[in-house]
Amino acid sequence: MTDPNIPKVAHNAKFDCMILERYGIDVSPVRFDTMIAEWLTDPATKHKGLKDLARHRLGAEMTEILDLIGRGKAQVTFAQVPIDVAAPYGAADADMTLRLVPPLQHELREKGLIELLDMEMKLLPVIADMERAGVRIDVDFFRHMSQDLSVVMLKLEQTIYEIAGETFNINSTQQLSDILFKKLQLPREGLKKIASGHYSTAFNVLEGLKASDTTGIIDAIIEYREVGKLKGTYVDALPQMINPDTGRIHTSFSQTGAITGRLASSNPNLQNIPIRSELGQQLRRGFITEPGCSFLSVDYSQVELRILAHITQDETLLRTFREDKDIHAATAAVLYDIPIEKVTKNQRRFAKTINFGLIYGMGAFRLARETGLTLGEAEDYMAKYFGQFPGIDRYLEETRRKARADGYVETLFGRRRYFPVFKSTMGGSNRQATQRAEREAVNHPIQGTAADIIKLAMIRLNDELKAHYRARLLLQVHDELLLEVPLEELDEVRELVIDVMSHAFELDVPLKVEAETGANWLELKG
DNA sequence: GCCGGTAGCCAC
DNA sequence: AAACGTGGCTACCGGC
Repeated sequence: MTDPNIPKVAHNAKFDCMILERYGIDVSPVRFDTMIAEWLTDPATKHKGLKDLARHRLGAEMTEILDLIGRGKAQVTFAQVPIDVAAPYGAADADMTLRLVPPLQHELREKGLIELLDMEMKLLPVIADMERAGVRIDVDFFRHMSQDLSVVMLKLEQTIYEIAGETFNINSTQQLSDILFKKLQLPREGLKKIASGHYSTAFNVLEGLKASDTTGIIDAIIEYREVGKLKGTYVDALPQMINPDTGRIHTSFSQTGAITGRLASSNPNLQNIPIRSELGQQLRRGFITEPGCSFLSVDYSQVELRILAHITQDETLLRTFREDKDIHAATAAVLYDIPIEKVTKNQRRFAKTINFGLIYGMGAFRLARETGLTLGEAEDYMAKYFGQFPGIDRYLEETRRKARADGYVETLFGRRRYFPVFKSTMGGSNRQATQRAEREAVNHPIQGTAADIIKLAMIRLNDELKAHYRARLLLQVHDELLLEVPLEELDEVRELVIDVMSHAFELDVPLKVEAETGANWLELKG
């Protein structure tokens, strides 16, 4: 719905004004609003880029600063913005926010969300502490890894160019698609073209091409992608993010970044540091502690499935967790009607796919594709699954119904997610959109409750840590807390974290946590 | 050169 | 790629 003629900054301002108007806040008397109105009506808004516009509106004093930014020499800080520009803007911003308090508080009270707000308010300083603490990385390690990966990339490039018979930009999906499907004539039956008109070169497609590829170019491209991703996104990028004052990397956590109530991490995102692939794991060696300290990583075991058990009250699920059984093996046992100790690895893997898939609202179509079953077989297994876990079936049905009827669903803590799509004038005629909304609806209470629980744990934990220890929280990765702990505190703090996390909130099943320690983020041992 | 969309891919 | 949810980052690329 964005107007392409209005720069993003003006959009944000316009959105702010809309919110204020919705709550009956009169924005007319302050210069903030005047300024935004001017920006929106200024003919320059339609024709200039953001920085030109800022120059135009804010005058010559900003030009020098903006030039510095443009050359990568500076970031805007309040100290650099002329006081007569910053003061009215900041004052109006604060004034508007203050005036929003009564109507927002009223709304929260009506919806029973004051306690949730209190939790978020208490979490804020915890997040601030984590951001201030930052994470240490081994710069030499990253530099060496970068050099090693450069060599690998160069070799892969040569291999790919030789097979292709020409040089091209491997990172361009357009060019790569032309090489694979036009020049090398790899089979394209059943492959879908993507929006930009060429054939997709995504991993799944490349994997499917392996069988018909006698040249080895597919393997080389897959490896080139993996190495390139790692190098570009992490190995080369992270050392540049080190704060010269602290020598550490300080991420930003957004408390409102994820619609389910999860945190989001950015600049850099430290919630998606690789761990699954062999090469990705090596990267984690580069995350280190101060001398005399250790990492302590504590994560919730199967927290979303435990929450599912609690919410659905499904007898089988409840019993499995109360008896501390392996949930995926137990699921397989039920699914195949065999004793749990007879479950094979493949049967367990299959059950795991279903268990995780259902949290996200997976259907038989996807299950078939993931597991190689026919659609009919996948449907049979889904039916068997829901037959064996009737509580889950009821939950999915009831949650979809609630989303339609009430227009929202909520977590155990009352955190809501709204689904305006069910209210739209389209009247549910948009099948794809409503089905997506249904999947989002069944996922929200589970993912959101997990987010709520770990937030509670973080608040309690940080209070204890600040009162009694030098150990500090560094990162939250959705179901994991990473701490940096002086060695002499390690045993005590480990017990504290385990205790706080596992008792953060009482469910009808135990909250199990697993603690590991180590000198880097890879070699963590229980 | 900036901006935003797209493709692809990293995590939980 | 996809009828599996929540995010963020990089590279490319076309528009201005």
